[in-house]
Amino acid sequence: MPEKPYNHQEIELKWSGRWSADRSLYKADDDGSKPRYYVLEMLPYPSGRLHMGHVRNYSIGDTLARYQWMRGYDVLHPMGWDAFGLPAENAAIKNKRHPAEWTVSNVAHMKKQLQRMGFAYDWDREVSTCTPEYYRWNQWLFLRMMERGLAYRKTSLVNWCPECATVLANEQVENGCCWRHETTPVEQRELDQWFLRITAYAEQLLDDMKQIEAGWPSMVLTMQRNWIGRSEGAEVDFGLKGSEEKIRVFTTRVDTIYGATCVILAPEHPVSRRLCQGELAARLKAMVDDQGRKDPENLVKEGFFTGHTAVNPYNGAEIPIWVGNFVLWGYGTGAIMAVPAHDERDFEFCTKYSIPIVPVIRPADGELAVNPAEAFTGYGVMENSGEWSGLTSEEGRRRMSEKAEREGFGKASITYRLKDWGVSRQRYWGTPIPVVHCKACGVVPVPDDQLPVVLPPDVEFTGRGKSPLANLKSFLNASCPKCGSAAQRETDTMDTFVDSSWYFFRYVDPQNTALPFDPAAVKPWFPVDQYIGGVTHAILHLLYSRFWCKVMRDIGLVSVDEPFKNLFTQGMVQLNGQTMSKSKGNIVDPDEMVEKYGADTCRLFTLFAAPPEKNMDWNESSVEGQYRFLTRLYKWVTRNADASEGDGAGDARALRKLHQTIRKLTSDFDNRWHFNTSIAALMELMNELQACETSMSAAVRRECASTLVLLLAPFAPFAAEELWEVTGHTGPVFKQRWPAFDADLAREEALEIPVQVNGKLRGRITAAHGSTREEQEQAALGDEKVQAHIAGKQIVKTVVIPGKLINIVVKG
RNA sequence: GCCCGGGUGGCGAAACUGGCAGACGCAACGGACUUAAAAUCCGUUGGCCCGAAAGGGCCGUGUGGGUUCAAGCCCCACCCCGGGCACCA
Repeated sequence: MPEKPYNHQEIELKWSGRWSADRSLYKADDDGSKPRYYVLEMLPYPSGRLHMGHVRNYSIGDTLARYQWMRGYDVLHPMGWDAFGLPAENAAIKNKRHPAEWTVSNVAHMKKQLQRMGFAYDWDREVSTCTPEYYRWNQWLFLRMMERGLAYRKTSLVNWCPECATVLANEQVENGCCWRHETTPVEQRELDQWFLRITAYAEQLLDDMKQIEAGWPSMVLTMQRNWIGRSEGAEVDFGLKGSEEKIRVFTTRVDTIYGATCVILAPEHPVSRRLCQGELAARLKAMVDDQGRKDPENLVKEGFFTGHTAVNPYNGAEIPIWVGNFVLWGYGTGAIMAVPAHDERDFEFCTKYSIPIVPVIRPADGELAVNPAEAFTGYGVMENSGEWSGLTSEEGRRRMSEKAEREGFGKASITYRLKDWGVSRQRYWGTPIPVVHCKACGVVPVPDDQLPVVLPPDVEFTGRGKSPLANLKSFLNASCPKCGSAAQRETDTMDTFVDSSWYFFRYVDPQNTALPFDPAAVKPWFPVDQYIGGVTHAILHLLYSRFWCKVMRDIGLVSVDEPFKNLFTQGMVQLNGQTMSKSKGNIVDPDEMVEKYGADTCRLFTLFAAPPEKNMDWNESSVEGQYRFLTRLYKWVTRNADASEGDGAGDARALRKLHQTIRKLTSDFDNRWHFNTSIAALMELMNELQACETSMSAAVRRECASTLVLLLAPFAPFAAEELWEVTGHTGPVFKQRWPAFDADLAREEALEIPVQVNGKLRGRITAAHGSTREEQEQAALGDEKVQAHIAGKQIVKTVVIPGKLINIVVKG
């Protein structure tokens, strides 16, 4: 057969046409006849265009999915859209385009791009989170959480732009100012908002890491562990002099409490507001609104005395109460006792404001400091601490919190850095929170049979005032489900992280109208065998998904503790060392490359450029190489699929390389996914096959040709499918059996063993398979070049690693 | 500041368990084909040195030390780059 030119346009057009016509092609059988394998890639936000990060993520996932099909698994490989979110609404404000319309057209375009790449998704399972069919289950699940006390309302601060008179998302705050009013400082306003009680699951989220340790990158688990930030200490009530009121502080070092020289409140603390009247009230508001506090790196510690006095419950000492900008309202109790002698931050603060420094802990092998120049933060022995003096810090911590508990002014306590998840958004483009506010009955859940609470289409987007939903009477006005009297709908919508916290369950049963999904249908597919996505989601999305899974388990919907057995985090695609992002304007669009070289080349290139877990700087100068490789391969296979007889002298050599390549690729897939080396191995095979092309027998040529196509199939599906057909085969190539390697055929004819003298390479010997250590050593000693380096010297030692290396150590 | 990654030719990288550093590809250079160019094919390509050549020697994986017959890989100290966390009491 004469060789054919590689026409990627023609080939990719032909096969994408056939593939999209056959909806059953990438369907999971889901009948239990084969072992199942669930490959999941993080669903994209439909920003409008695919970017290289998506291409990389989905190329990795698709390559794995196709490999697992070839290994005989029943593969579930779905795709969907994280379709709610702020950009759609910003577009609506700026361009007067409805978010729904904007989103739908973006989805349509991106779906075409994905199909153009040849990604093998079961599109019948497509999920788009902005459809009522999907978000109704967000609402349903939210109600279940309310029933369990896991969803609750609490007053909380939000960013507020006085110019727009609207709430701003954190990402709409730029340098402390509004994104649309660059000179208007953002203020903090109090609002009643909805929270999910993720902290109730903090211990489980930590404990269950045991179950996934083997399959997740340890870095991600470490990041989550730090994020949860478990910390053991004590809560203690300080009295407020002249009142019955108490101020509760959290400390990990109750053993230092005799050294407390003031109490410092977070500016947001309700007690701060009560104690700061008149002139102080203005100072307090300024501190609350100060956006500089969100940038802890440059925060200068500041505070002021409230004029009030606190009483230490252990020794009755009276100390001043301050407000400090570095005290976090969101952590612990929002109030601290300052022990400047034993805490660096307190030391800095108290030094600045000339508050006394009282050392009460001495190092186990040292003296108590006098006028210390810095805080001593280590554990040690307690001094000047009344009845506790002489105890170690560890013992003091334990016994002092026992006393607090016994006498009712405190307790041992575990605090988490993790906060409850604020899910309220004062936005339109999200899932409406399904409750109604009734004057008589309070907050009333919308009954299940009235779900979904649908987003009304006819709203106005001004970017001003309250949420667009709050301005729409037809949405706002409702009757109370309990008493029937006039009531108002909740106008907050849910954080979009809710949408992405459980979508991977819905894929299994995407059309279900009675439940989020049928537990029995979901069970055999979980946990997900392989989840793949950007390391940028290491904390929020992956933590929320783990939390949501546990809640759904407690509701009885799922039977696993953890949703993802294995996680792979790909590296970022960067340009000149910078993360690609819209704001930097350095997004690279794959279309141009696909147009010029084809999807196969594009896929090979993204996999070849770097190992998948590493960051990859975008530089397409080597893309030509991938195209050349595919061209050479394509020509070779078409030329040799039906070739004339050679003398067979090259058969062994070709088969050896072929089986070595099968072994290499199989091990890359099963162990470490270094597809860059897999593709390099395919190139080496190609080079070898070209070298012995004329000396191969027809049978071996055919075998090499078709096996090569199978090995290529996971990486370059279009070319592989075309070649599979050209070589006279039928059936989709990715449903063929992955080739098995033959260790005998893969073995080199003879061993070539490097010989070193004093650790420097001096020669090589060849040895037969199965030759003994002694034979190899003798051959090495007899080698001419080696002789030249050991002549006249004394052999101290010979190291022989049979079949690998020989090192002769000489001296003199 | 703390916790992770990483640093190897002109470039992307490889070296899988301490055992031949630089596979594979890009770029570059030389050659073949061509009126010419592109494409393609063949060859060279870490640096320095000796040699007419065949060939040979020395150096070389961020820096400095160490362990070892043997170190890109292990240990100690440090420098640089990337990421995460960061007044979390």
